[in-house]
Amino acid sequence: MTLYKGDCLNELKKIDDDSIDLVYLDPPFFTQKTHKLKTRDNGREYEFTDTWNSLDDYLLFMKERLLECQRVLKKTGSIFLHCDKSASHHLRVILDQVFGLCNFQNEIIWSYKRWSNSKTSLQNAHQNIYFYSKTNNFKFNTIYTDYSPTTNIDQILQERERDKNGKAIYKKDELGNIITCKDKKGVPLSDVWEIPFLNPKANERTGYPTQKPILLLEQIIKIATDDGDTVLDPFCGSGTTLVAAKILNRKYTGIDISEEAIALTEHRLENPMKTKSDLLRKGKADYLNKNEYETAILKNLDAFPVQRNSGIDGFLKTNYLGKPVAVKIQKENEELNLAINKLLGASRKRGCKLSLLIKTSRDLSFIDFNKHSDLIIIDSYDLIIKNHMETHKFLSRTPF
Amino acid sequence: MTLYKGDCLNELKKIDDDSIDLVYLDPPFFTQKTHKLKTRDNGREYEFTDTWNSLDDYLLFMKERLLECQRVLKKTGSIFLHCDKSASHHLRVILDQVFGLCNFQNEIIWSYKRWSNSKTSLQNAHQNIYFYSKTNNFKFNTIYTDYSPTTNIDQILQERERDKNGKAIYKKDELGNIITCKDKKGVPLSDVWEIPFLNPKANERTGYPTQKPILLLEQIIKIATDDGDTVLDPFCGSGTTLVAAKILNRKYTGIDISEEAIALTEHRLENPMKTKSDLLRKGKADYLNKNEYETAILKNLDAFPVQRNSGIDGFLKTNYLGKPVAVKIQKENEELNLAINKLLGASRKRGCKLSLLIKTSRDLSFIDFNKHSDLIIIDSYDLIIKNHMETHKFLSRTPF
DNA sequence: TCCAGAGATGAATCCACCC
DNA sequence: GGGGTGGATTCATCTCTGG
Repeated sequence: MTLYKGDCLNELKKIDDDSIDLVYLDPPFFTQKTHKLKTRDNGREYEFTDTWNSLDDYLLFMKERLLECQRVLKKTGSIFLHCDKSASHHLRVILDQVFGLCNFQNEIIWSYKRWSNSKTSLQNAHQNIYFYSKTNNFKFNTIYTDYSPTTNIDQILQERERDKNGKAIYKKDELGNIITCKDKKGVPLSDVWEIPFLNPKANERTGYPTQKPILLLEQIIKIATDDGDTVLDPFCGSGTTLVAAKILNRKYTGIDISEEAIALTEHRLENPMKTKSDLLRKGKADYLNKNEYETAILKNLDAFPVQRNSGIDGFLKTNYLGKPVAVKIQKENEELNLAINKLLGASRKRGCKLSLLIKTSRDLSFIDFNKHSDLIIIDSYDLIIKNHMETHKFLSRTPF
Repeated sequence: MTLYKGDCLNELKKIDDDSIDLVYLDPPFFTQKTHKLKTRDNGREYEFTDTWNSLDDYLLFMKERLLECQRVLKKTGSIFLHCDKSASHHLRVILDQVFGLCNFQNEIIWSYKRWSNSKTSLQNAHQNIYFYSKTNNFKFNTIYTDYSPTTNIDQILQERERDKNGKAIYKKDELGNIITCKDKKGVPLSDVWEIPFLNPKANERTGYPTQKPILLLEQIIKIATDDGDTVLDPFCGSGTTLVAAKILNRKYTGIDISEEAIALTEHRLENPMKTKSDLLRKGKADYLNKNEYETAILKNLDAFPVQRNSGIDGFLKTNYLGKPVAVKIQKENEELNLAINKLLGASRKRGCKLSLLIKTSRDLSFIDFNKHSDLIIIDSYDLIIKNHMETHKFLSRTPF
């Protein structure tokens, strides 16, 4: 519950040996840039500089401070160092020196999707977090996650043993019945964390650059500490770590060299605001309103799926006469004429010069094609097959 | 198309300077363990050792070999070094030395889901691939992926401009209509790749430890090379890189110190087999080559694919008159009549009472349907669209 | 040759509007 | 009014252009 304003090298010296359960730090990444950001109401601009004379300067700066972090940690404590590709390899070499190779626990990958841009290499969509403990007897709470939807839950619930060749097989009783095992809590958390990046529109945003999502910090704090333990962030910035610690009922200490950052952190702690990420709450699957059948058709057409429009299911990847080509798949029990009207209505709003309707059901409505030169109706493969089979069955039942 | 047996340090010396477009290497990771694995029939055990006297020994070993890799690369070439957390930081320091910091392009995270029981730390679910180019003028093919389901695609298709306050707004014409923009190809691939770990039961599995999925290698090869370029793998192991190169029509060279690995690679190259786990079949992969186009059609028909039959590509999951229904997709440059004959020949041998041919190209051959009451010919979706677009273009060019 | 400024971009939230 | 729909908004890069 303490905030220190100052260089953490000096401020850390005020903290006792063996007194902290978790250090999380999000230092400058060695990007060689100045990071600036305005609050969304343009009321105020925050910035910090991350430019250095040399890599060695930066590494020396980091090593001095990591040594202090090591000192203040309890024997059961651990440290999570957040960085990115700019200097992650050098930082890990230093961590090996300060904490010892044997205390390296994990390289955590925080992966996210983000607004993108063109680039002649791959889009960056992850940052690295190095997890070291102070000793080999460290506090670790396993977090369980849900089974992935592709896992066969029945299989997980079966007990296993090894056959004479040492291969794992499912255990069976004398009668050959499967033996199910005790209750399972889910899958232990892995070292790749897919957590949404703080969206530019999120209310959680403070206007401080490089702000991290509270959800990320909550996960780290849950892993390494229990209720009432102490969390330290020597580069606290906008104070996300401390807000997460407060929400989770941990004690917290923050240090930052910038007066503005300290003021912002104090303000946030009075008024912790956490974005309820719909994406995370509902899961990605909830946004996918296409079933497997529709997805397969769109894939086959080389079309993008559209998830948020009732008249259009997708767009072809190639334009026609300079305009996108809308695709709609007739829904089960949807009348053909209704489907056409919906599609054409939505297409016209988008200025499409061609639309495709995939017809999936027999429907003998009269369609005036002269009215719709900008529409192609295609019978789905399975409709053609179904029609053929039924015609044929009918014929073979009829005596000639 | 060459395989060398021997230490790659020596074998690389036989390769000319500036002659290779892509080096992928998956060297020992410095795990300090011996890796063993049996083939699925328990018939044979492959192993290799990854134990070293010291880290420095290992790093010297790697540096000597990376220098040779650098030498053989073309000016437009690049290298992908696959490793894991054991020594990734040290390897990247060496890569910085050999290729130069300015030629670092990406840290690719290959993430996968795995069974786990880890109690004292997070389950490892990723490996690292470092992507360096030889110069700053390197070959790079952007791969496009689908938009996120949370993205509103009809919005993405609108052009934008800035208003007098510098705010981005959607562009409209004089009548207030939306202006849509040029073709969109999708979202450029990011540096986090979720590709399923080779399932222990996958057909693709050879029994060689540390075998990588072909899909991973295909992606790397597509990014860094074009048709006919040369791919080199100095630690080729079971030969996955070379198999992927062969499937994608690239030239390839492999080196391995183990006679068994070379023999296995030769065998796999004669018989390139590619399996997709269910996860990928559900549509996370990009559909680019012919093979994948066919997979999409079969999936669309709810048919399962068959391998190695020139007359039949798959069978419907539902029978017709008690007999299976054979499916064939007309190949590129395959004449329609020839395709029909192949399909009917193979179908009759299996006693099918109905066969489907998916027609993918314009072909005006005369077909006597009275002769073939057991055959349905279906125009592929893209053929219908192509026909329509071309007819229309023709019409609009013709003066009335 | 290098720097500044403008333009393009898409994820995911916010929020106005509509029944 | 409140739940759902879909348009509006914002940011962090990267590329391109002009001086």
